[in-house]
Parts: sequence; C-alpha cells; structure tokens
Amino acid sequence: MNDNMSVDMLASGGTPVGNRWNPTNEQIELLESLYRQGIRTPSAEQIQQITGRLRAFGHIEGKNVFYWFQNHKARQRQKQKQDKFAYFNRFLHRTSVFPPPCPNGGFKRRAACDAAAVYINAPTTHSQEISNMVYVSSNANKQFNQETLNLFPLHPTGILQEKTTTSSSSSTSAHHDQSSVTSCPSNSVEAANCFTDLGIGGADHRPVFNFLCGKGPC
Amino acid sequence: MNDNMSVDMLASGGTPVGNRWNPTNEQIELLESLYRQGIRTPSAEQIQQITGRLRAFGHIEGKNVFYWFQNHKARQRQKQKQDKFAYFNRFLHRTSVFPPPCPNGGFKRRAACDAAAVYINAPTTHSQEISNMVYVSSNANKQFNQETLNLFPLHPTGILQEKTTTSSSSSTSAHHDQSSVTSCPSNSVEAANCFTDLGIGGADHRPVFNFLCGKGPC
DNA sequence: GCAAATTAATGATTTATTCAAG
DNA sequence: CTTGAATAAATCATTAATTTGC
Repeated sequence: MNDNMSVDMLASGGTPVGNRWNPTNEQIELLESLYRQGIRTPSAEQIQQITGRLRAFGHIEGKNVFYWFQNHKARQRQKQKQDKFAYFNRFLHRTSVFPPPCPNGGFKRRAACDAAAVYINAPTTHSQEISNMVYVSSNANKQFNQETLNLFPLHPTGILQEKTTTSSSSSTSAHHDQSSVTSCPSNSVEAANCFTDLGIGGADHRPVFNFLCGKGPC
Repeated sequence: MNDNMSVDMLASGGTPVGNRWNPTNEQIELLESLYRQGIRTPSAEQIQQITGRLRAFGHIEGKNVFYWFQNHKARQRQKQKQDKFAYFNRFLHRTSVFPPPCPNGGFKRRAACDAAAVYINAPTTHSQEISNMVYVSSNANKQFNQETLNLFPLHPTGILQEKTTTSSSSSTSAHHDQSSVTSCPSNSVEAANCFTDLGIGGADHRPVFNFLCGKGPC
C-alpha cells in the first residue's frame, strides 16, 4: 500500500512526462478537501485557480481537474450504491444462528429490514438521568441465553421517537412516549442499525439503542 | 499486561457492574478476528449474533459491539494514515530529486505546502465559505495570480482523509479520463461551468473538449 | 514493593459530512 | 433547497498501564 506512494510521486509530481496525469498525494488531498467543501462541478475560473494551486505539486492541467471532479463525484455515488449493495452480502459471512435479514424471502424489498441508527442525545454523564430516554429493557424475555433474539421492535429512544407501536414489546419498560414513528428506516436501500436500547440488563439506561427494526417485513 | 486476564474477566465478564464495558481477551480476540475477516460495520443482525457469542465470555451488550467496530475501524484508519504520513514526510525530506513541493518561489504556495506537510488532523473547519470563494476574479487566462489563489481556503480539515473503506477510494480514483464527457454541465442550479481548455495554453490540448457552457460569459 | 501521579488506550458521545429523496 | 439516513471524524470520559517517590 504504501509503496505506491513513491511510485505516484515519481510518476506525477516529478515528471510531467507521462501521458496521463497521475496525481500526487498533495494534489489529491487538496482536491478532496475542495470536494468536501462542497465543490462538485467547478466553474472554469475555479478550475483555473485550482489547477494553479495544484501545479505547485506537479504537472497538471485544467482538464485533469475537470475530470477529477467529474469522476470523483460519479464514483462517490457509485461507491455508495455499492456499499449498500454490500450490505446484503454481508450476511453471508456469519453463520448462523439467526435468520437472514429479512427472513421471509422477501429480501430486497426495500430494505425492509434495515435498521437505522438513531442517535439520541443523551445527556450524558452517567449519573444523570435520562429522563426522556426510554429504555426498554428488553429483558423481558429472556432466558435464552443468547441474546434477545427476538427482536421485537423496541422503541427507539430518542427524543424523537418512541414508538408505540405495538406494545407488545414494551411490556415492561417505562417510557414516556413521544411520538413518532417507529421507524426503521424503511427506506433506503440500506441497512442500518437501528438502535435504541439494546441494553438488556435493564438497569442501565445509558445511551443506547436497539437494533432491529421493527419493520413489517422483518 | 496479560496477567490481568482474570482481573478483566472479573471486572467485565463477571460483573456487569462497571460503568463501562471492559472486554476480556477472548472477546477482543473474537472481535479482531471478525474484523480481519472483513467485518467493519456490522448490521444489526450481525451485532446481535456477535454479541451472543461474546456473551459466553462475559457481560456484553450490542452497543458495545457496535462501538467497538466503530472505534476499531476509525483507529485502524488513523493508524494507517499516520504511518503513511510519516512515510510521506520522510520522503519529502529526503529527496531533492523532484521538484520541491513548492517549486516556484512560491510565496504563497508555501502555505499550501506547509499545510499538506503538517496536518494530520485538524480542526475541521467547515465549509462555509465556499460561497466566498466561488468567484474570484480571475482573468483566467493568465496564469494564476496569487491573490486569487488564496481565495480557496485550504482547509486543513480533511487533509488526510482517506476515504474510508478499504481501498482506495478516492485516493486513487479519479483519474482516468475519458473522453467522454463533453458536455457542459449545463446544470441548472449552478452556473454553468464553462471550461475550455483550461490546461494551459497552448501547447497541448489533447482531448479537447470545449466545454462551453451555456453561460453567457463563457 | 506499592500506591499516588501521569500517561496511554480505548469505550462512549457528539458533531459534521455526504448522498440523494422529497 | 430541504431533510432523512447513515457514517466517519472529533471529542469526551474512564479505565489500564506506566512511572515515580518513598
């Protein structure tokens, strides 16, 4: 991995020679920085300027910058799609105890099963109480040692959420409800982690989250 | 270091008491093993399963697994980045073979160079000023004058960001150009981008594209 | 040897970005 | 243009290592 670095440098920065532009790390860093700053399709003027700055690190032309943005934007998009796709493949890895993500054959259907990661603002500090946070302890059931297998939808904690839905699970906990949607994402193509409270032990309510989503299909 | 295993177990496995999860060696081993197998961002289901397995060694909850992967991934990345960076600096210092990072008497350029060399992480500044930088005078054809250059803030921010995920990602990505694109974006929202041969002037224009955009000025 | 004191790791939270639906 | 969803980066906080004075 690292070896290439020198190669890159040799190839690009040092020698303008090559037929094709080979960006140096500095160039890439700057480009990515600009990208992160929001630049996606730089104007001609911007390209000129960027090119000028990048030239400090090696031979480069405006078209390279132009192409870089085009490609980078496209590939970021592509990458994201791939990652999402990868999600489904992930389940292949582990063996398992559990049924596939969306057990009923329905698989891909809209991600039904995904989970969303929902952060909650926990007030933090341990001792504080978390008033709003609901924690569900799933404990309720239990016993089977390995975890909570059952995933019923727990309620997402959060300020915003808590779901009432199905009370089934909630039997024990106390929470205040808020409103909201339950939600697991539902939508997207991807997986997520839904969390609210995984805490099993019940007692603690720290932060937390529960995975699993409560979505229908799942 | 290792002697503590028993201690660890007592602390974490044995007693859920502690405020914070303290993984046992076995737990860490398994987690690392999974990580090596490629797991980076386990899904909710995977987390459940992993948690279940780890529970055999001591108290643990899903969130701990979730956090572990988050942290481990981030820190591995960080470590690599550092290594890479160190390598890079070494290289810079040693060689004179190539044009120095800041070739032309670059006055201003220097900053950019320094930035690249120095930052590892940075404060993260946000991208707010994009707007400001958007248009700079530029007379484009000329080379770039320093002042305009300065308008693009180089935010330390991301400087070394490697994009996540395995491989490459952005770092290498980006450059193949293809002929393709010719069109000017014509994008609506933004101004059109026009660009002609930004590459310096005259000499080569291999590809050539004329972008032109629809914008008046162009 | 052994704690208090200090430093290094790393678990847990919070904040910023990113992409792309609505 | 706004907002949802997800994630990575940055940061906070606590535990384990270790150093140090006795």
